[in-house]
Order: sequence, then structure tokens, then C-alpha cells
Amino acid sequence: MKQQEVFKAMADPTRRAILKRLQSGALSAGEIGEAFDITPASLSHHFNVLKQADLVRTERRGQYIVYSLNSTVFEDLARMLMDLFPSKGNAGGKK
Amino acid sequence: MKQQEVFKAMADPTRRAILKRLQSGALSAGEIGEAFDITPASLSHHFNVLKQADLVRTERRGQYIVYSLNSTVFEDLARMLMDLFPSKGNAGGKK
DNA sequence: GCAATATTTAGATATTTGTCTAAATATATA
DNA sequence: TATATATTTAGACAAATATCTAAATATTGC
Repeated sequence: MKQQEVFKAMADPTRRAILKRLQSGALSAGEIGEAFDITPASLSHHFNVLKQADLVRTERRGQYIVYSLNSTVFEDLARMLMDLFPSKGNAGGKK
Repeated sequence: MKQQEVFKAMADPTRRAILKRLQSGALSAGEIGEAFDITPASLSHHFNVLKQADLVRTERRGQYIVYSLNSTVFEDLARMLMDLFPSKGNAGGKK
């Protein structure tokens, strides 16, 4: 997992909202955009950041480009966080 | 939890390294700084961001100021991430 | 109280980032 | 093939951010 890219990606509220929209299933760029008051170009920038972090997958479907969550990376991230704080039986985090 | 502040705080590699250093227990600002090649002033800036996010606690101990992890917020963050991606029995993330 | 040590605050600067407009690319359809 | 729709790319710009130096504040010990 590209830790830095993932955290960077998660640091922006618009991007987190995009991910949230994708929870209920894959959506085209345009469908995602409906919920936001920014230009398609700005949206596309956010998509790029999310792709860099491998948080979303893309697939062209005809005229549209469809985005979907890559749950794997979320799990990795959550695991990493669990490792980052010390808990019982884990004094020092891990590794 | 101040979600935005937490993600912002985690987005910087130096800050994540600071948190990692604190895994093994509380340390003074100076002790933390030994591991990094930046000025005390810059370090202090990072401490502020981490405090804003409630990721660390501080306590003055005589001449020193001692930093320690606030594990609670880490747990909140990890939980939040788990909620953010859909999994079996949780189609839609939740809430 | 004064000097030394630890840390923070203030202010400046360079880089990064989120946004925009305009133009380019890709696909569908008349 | 021409036109419309969907999305991305390029380039510009303002706001946010990480860093620095210099100065301020807090504490200890002489």
C-alpha cells in the first residue's frame, strides 16, 4: 500500500465524500459529480488522486467512465491504523 | 472526533513518524526531535497539528513538555474507516 | 535574580494543492 | 462523418502548508 498517497487522498473532504457516494455501488464520473458544486475538471483531479492511492478502480462503459471502491486498500489502511496505536498485547504497535 | 483535523494530521509523513515514536511511550519534545532533521520550531508546528486533531496529549514535566498518544482517537479513526467501506453485512458502510 | 535549557510563537518564504477556464480526447448517435 | 455528450488534460491562480530564522516564554539551578 502506498501509505503516503492513501493518507493524502483521505485528507480532502471532497474526496472522502466521493468515496462515501461509492459505498452503495459503482457510479459514473457524472453521477458522482451531481452531488458536488465543483467543475468536472476539479472532480477529475480528485479522481486522479484517488486512483493514485488505489482507493478506486475505473472501467470505461461506453461513453461513461465508471468508478468503484477498492475495498482492499481500505482494509489495509484500517489495519495499519490498528497497528499504529499500542493496545493490550501489542505494546509498541507491532512488526 | 474532528474527522478533518485527524486526516489532515495523518497526511504528513513527519507527523506519522512522530506518532510512531510515541508508540513505545511518552517522550519529551526534545526526545522526539532527535529522530528528525528539522528545527524545533518546525517540530512544534507538527505538535500543534497533532494536538488539534487530539491525536496526542501533552503534559508539562518541569522544564520539559511530554507528549503521549491518545489511543482513543486512533480507535475512532480505525472504526470510521471500517465504516467507510462496504463489507458483508454492512452494504452501504452504515449510518 | 541571572544564565542555561526546553519549547513555543511570530513572521517570511517556497512548495503543494484545490479550483477554475479552455482545449483535447473518447464514445455514441443522427 | 458531423454533432452532442462525457471525461480528462493543460495551464493559471489563490489558499494552505511545511519549513526556516529570530525572538519570546517557561522552568531549573546557581
